Amino acid sequence: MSAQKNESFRWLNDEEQAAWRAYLTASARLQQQLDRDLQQNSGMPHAYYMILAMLSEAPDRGMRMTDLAELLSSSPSRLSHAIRKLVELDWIRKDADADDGRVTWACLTDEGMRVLVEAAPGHVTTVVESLFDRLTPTQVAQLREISTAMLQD
Amino acid sequence: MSAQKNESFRWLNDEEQAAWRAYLTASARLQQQLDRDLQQNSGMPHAYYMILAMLSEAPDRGMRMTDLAELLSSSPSRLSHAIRKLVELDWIRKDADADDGRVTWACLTDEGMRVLVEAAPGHVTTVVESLFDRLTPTQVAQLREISTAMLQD
DNA sequence: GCGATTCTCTTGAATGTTCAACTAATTTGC
DNA sequence: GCAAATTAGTTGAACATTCAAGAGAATCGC
Repeated sequence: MSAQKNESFRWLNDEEQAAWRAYLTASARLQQQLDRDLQQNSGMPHAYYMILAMLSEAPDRGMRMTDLAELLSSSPSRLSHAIRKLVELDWIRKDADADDGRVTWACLTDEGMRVLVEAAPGHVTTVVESLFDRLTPTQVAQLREISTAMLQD
Repeated sequence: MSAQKNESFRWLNDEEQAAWRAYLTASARLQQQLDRDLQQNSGMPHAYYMILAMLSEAPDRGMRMTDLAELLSSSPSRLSHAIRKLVELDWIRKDADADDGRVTWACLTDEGMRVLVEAAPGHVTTVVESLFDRLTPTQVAQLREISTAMLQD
């Protein structure tokens, strides 16, 4: 209040307000759906699935921790804790870098790949049913553009 | 993979794949921005801000727990834990319902209202800068329609 | 070369969320 | 009326994430 009294201050207009409410609800529901579904069917949260998925597409199924964190929009700490758990499960292996002693590589194990391959169809079905089956192709393109715009800078 | 071999199975096409990646990154970044910002400036996560915000708009600044949970897309348990913390902070008070002994009302205290009013301008600024300043009015309308479509059923 | 800085990653504590189990109150079916 | 089912909310344990602090390795500046 005090900060807003004496400064010109941009509030949300009605259209923005409606969009914001709808977005918050929709994204919260989708996130919960993804997490619940993966937890039930594959015993891991969505964040862990994404780690496996990103590694599976990387050369030799391995990435440097920092690059992986950046790709996943994860903090280094969050990734470090997650990788520790995934190593315990034998889904991921940590390798030292040959050139740079600071760098650790996270690598998908065969077991991790197996788990991912088993989890993927159910997960994708959830994504399709919760999101893409509800949108027109035009809306899918719009969603990509909007999301890209949000990532400017 | 194996599960997908013998069943007709809808995967994501290229456009959906691109939209999905962009959406995941954008929504994760936005959520982190909102949480970090509110934690820094007001000492609470976004979920707690939303509790205060929803109550502030309700008649007499109070809602039944179940209704509040539904409005926030929160589990009863999550809301219960959160309200306990907010009661400790004296930002919220819990009242018994006169007619139904199962029902609890969560009510915003004057102190809670004060905190919300102080937090709001900074928070809205974050929302505007992170989201609405990056979208055209057309995209704002599209975002609302897409979010609404995601909530069908 | 070598101290200061930066970079990469980890750690432990504090916090928030989920899940399953539970209590208590109300409503339903008969 | 009353047992069974439903509804509202809580609890504690397990788990995930954040945050601040820090360790170790490479790089920068001079």
